[in-house]
Amino acid sequence: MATIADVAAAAGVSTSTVSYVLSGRRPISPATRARVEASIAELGYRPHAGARALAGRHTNVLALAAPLRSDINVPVIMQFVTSVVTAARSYDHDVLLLTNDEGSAGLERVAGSAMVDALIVMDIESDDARIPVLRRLRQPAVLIGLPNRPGGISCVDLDFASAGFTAVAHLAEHGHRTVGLIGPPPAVYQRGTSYATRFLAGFADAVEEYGLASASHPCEPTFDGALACLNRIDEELPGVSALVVHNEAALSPLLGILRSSGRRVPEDVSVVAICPEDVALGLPIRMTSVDIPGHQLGALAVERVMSLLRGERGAETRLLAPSLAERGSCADAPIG
Amino acid sequence: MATIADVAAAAGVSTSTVSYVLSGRRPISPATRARVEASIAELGYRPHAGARALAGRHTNVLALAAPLRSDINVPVIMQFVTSVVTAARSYDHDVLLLTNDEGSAGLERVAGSAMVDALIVMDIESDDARIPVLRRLRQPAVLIGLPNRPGGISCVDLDFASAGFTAVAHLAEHGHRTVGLIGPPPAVYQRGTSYATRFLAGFADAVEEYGLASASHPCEPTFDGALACLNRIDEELPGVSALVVHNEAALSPLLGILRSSGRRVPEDVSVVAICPEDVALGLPIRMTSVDIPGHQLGALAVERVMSLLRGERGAETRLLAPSLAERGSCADAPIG
DNA sequence: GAGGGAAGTCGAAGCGCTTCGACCTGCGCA
DNA sequence: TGCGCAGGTCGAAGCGCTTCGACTTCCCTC
Repeated sequence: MATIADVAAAAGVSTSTVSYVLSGRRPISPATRARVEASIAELGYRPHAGARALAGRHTNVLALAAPLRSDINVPVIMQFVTSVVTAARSYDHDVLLLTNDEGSAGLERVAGSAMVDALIVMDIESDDARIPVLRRLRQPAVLIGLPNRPGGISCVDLDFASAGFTAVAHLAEHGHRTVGLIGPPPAVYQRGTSYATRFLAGFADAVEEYGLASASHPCEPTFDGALACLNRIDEELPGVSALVVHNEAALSPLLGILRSSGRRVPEDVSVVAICPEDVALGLPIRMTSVDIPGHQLGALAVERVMSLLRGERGAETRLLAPSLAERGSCADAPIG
Repeated sequence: MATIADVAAAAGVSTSTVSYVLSGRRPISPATRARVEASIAELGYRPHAGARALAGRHTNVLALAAPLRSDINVPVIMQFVTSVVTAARSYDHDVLLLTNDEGSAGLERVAGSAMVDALIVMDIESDDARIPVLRRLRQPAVLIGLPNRPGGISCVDLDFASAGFTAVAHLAEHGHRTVGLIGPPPAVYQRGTSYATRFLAGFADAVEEYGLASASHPCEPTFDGALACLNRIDEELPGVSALVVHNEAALSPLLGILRSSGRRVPEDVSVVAICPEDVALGLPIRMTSVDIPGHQLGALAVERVMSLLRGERGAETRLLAPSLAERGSCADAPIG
């Protein structure tokens, strides 16, 4: 492989000149620049990443710690990962993928050995053990999610509390007096993943604010899970006229169950989903939904990382306001 | 951050000795080793990855080029990614994630700049433009998928032709004489992604072998897509008694459609799905399926890479035999 | 016409690691 | 007694890049 010395020799300049052509950190005459660039192209030269990292003290690589369980939430996670990689590339960075299974160890490893310049961590729990670790690393970090005590680390997330509130408010404004919440799988609550709790809190706030009756349950992401969850809600809230579904995988089974039991959406029961837009659009009916803007959040996290890398300080946390898209799965509550 | 020189000083040895303790490439006395290891622990020393890459000529990083579209096939892709990362870690390697959007450029970039030791490429098209590129790289590569002309590059995949055959054979052995195939989305065929074609070929072979009547169509991964596809099959093959579904996303809508049109599975129509096991198990009914062993394939690809890295030559391609799990969604064909 | 500064280039000193050759010691064997 | 050899350790030479200081021109300004 060609080295910078080969390029320098071919162009008849010193290696430092080649380096400055590449980095633009010092003025270079057009003539020299042209010769150097020609040699680079001719030799197919690419700077050695390791050498660069060693001398330049940065790698242009980001670490992304993602929950690579294949069981739940797959589409949202995929959106995050995709958008982080894409956004990172637009800043000329690459992405090293870590699984959350490795926990703190993975973060310490890649940061400690200077493999990455910064870290993005997904699937944050309320009291996430990785936060103290992140804080003592020398690399900047951004969380996708919101722990109880970010302690100086930037966070980026959907405002799930507000999303919960919005969903219920929409239903209440349609005159519904009872609302059931089909929540994420129990495992999500058990891990203390904060978005579930925050959503629930916003949901409860709105229920109180509007003086509604409610029932909420976690839901396994299978047909049987959806069935069981719906049954419990029906039991606790006979004649329930509105449903909020914060569980992508349960969405499709749920609609099947409603249809086959003769309950029409939205005539008999109104439904609001919390899910990525494309999931909502793939459903058998036009589904009113509060978007989980995975693409936007991933890109935002990368932008935040880049500004930290640029040296801008401060741990801004941004919670995106939810936006509810009406698609017709909510109707006015039946009178009486 | 502590360097190897700090560790050496603390342990009262030379840096080369520390290096040999770490690499095990030369004998070290137990006493020295102990002192060095103590210093390492005390200083929290971690070798600098860049320096290592520069001096040692390898990075312990693998590139994984994955199709990060969030639209289709999400669960399978997630399985691949997860298992590649996990397997790589078990060999003390990390994974740099590339999107297929970058195409050959991404591969050339990370290989050319020596960021990675080897590459794993997913979502291979029959005549994939990346193959010649891969061939001229100095790093070993493994394909997850099967192009027409691998040209000396190792491949790993499910034997989709055989999977297609198996599915039809199973149905034929239940006495079915007509079989419809609900295929992947049109985009998959258009890209020339080889698994779709291979599956179709195996399907056709079996149809001929058993003398069946068949109809097959691509299918958009939405409710409407599934409906349209099923309608076309019904039209072309009135009274069709068996369905093969090679489209995860269409599975759940399809079952809903069948149920609400009063067709029972398996009494009125037998169904075989081609999908990962956990997708099959999450369905409303117990679904007989041919497994897409994502986890196994990812791990296999990594093993192959590792053996190439070890210097073993030869471009073995492994097509895993499909395994059909009977779960009761196929019954004997109605008589007459 | 002298002095100052910007533009453009070079040389050399690292960055932190691996590895090669050399060296020293102590042991077994002829 | 002397020699060879294995075990154990060190020093130094890179690996390919960035960056700092220094140097040379050339142009402006006073």
